[in-house]
Amino acid sequence: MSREVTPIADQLRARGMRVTAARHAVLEWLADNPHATVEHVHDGISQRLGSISKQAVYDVLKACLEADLVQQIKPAGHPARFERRTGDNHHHLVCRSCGRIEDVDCAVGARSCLNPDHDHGFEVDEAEVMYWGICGACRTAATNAPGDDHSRQ
Amino acid sequence: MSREVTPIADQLRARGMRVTAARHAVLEWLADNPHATVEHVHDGISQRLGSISKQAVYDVLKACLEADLVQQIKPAGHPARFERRTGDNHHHLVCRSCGRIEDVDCAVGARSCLNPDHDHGFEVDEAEVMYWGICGACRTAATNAPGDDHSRQ
DNA sequence: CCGATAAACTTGAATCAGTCAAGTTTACGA
DNA sequence: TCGTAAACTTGACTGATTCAAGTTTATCGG
Repeated sequence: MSREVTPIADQLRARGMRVTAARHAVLEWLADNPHATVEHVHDGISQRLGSISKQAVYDVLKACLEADLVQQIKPAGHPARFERRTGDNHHHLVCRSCGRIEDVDCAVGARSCLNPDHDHGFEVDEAEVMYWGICGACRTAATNAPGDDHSRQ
Repeated sequence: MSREVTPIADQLRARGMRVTAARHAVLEWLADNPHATVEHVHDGISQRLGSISKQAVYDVLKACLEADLVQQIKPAGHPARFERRTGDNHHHLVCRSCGRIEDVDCAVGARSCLNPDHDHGFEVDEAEVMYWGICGACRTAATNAPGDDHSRQ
C-alpha cells in the first residue's frame, strides 16, 4: 500500500543514483514500515528479494541518507532506526525499554526550538528533540511480570 | 578550583553511598571537566590515584548516575559523556566532527518543550534536546586541510 | 545491442564502546 | 577488630557498525 507520489525509481534517478533491486526494495519497504532497524529492514526485504547481505542494507541506507531519501534516528543505547519522512522537523518518542519509536509533531510549533540562544561558535544545522519514556506495552509487561522487559518491540 | 557547596564525601554519604577514593576522584575531576568521556575521566584520575581500572570508572559513573550525582549525554555515533550539572533542563550543542559538547540553556524557556502534544500511550519522563553542528575548531581545520578532521576534541 | 567501467553488492574480518562474570580488596557498621 | 556487602581488578565477550578485498551489475558511449 505504498502511496508514493513519485515512483521510487524516479526518486533515485532524480538524484543521479543507480536504480537497483536492493534500493527499490529498501525504500518501498521502509515506506510501509517506519522506524525500522537495519535488522528489521534486512528481514523485511530478504523475503521479497530472495536474499541480500546485511552490509548491502547498510550501504543502501547510507546512500539514501546522504541523498536525503531517508532519515536516521539513533537513540542512545539502541540500534539506529530509519524512516522515509524527512525534512519536516518532527520529533520522536522513544521507549527506554524496547526502543520502540513514535513520531511527534513539534510541540512548540515549527522551528521554534531550532536556534540555541548561544551557539558557542558552532555552525548549527539541526535540532533534535527526543522524548524518552516507557511505552504502554512495556508498562503493562512490567506490571504483569516485573523484572522482565519483553524487549525489542 | 572545584567550588563545591557540599563536600563530595557528604554528597555521597547523603545518598547512602560508600565514600571511596575512586568515587571522590571521579566526582572532583568531573566538576572541573564537564562533558568528559569515560576515557577522559580515566586518564584524568589515573594520575591522581596512581591507577584505576576503566571498569571501575564505568561502575562509579553508573552508581553516580543512578544517585543523580552526574548526568549522561550519549550523542549518536560518539562515546557517552558525563557532567555534574543535573536537573536544570539544559541542552547540548554537539560537534558532528569531534564530538565536543557545549551547554545551552533551553531556548524556549524551562520545560516548555517537555510535553509532546500526543504521547502515544508513553509515560514520558524526559525531553532531550540536542543541537548538531560543526564547532569552530573543526570548521577551521576543515578549511585549512580539507578531508582531515582532527577528531576527538 | 555490446562492451567498458565505476558503482553496488558479497563475504568475512575488524573495531569500538560498553557489559558481564569471577575473583580480590576495602569501607564501615556491629 | 571483624565480618560482610559493596567496590574494584582483570579479562573475556557482545552487538552494532565499519572496513577491505573481490565479484557482480546498471548504465553510458559506441
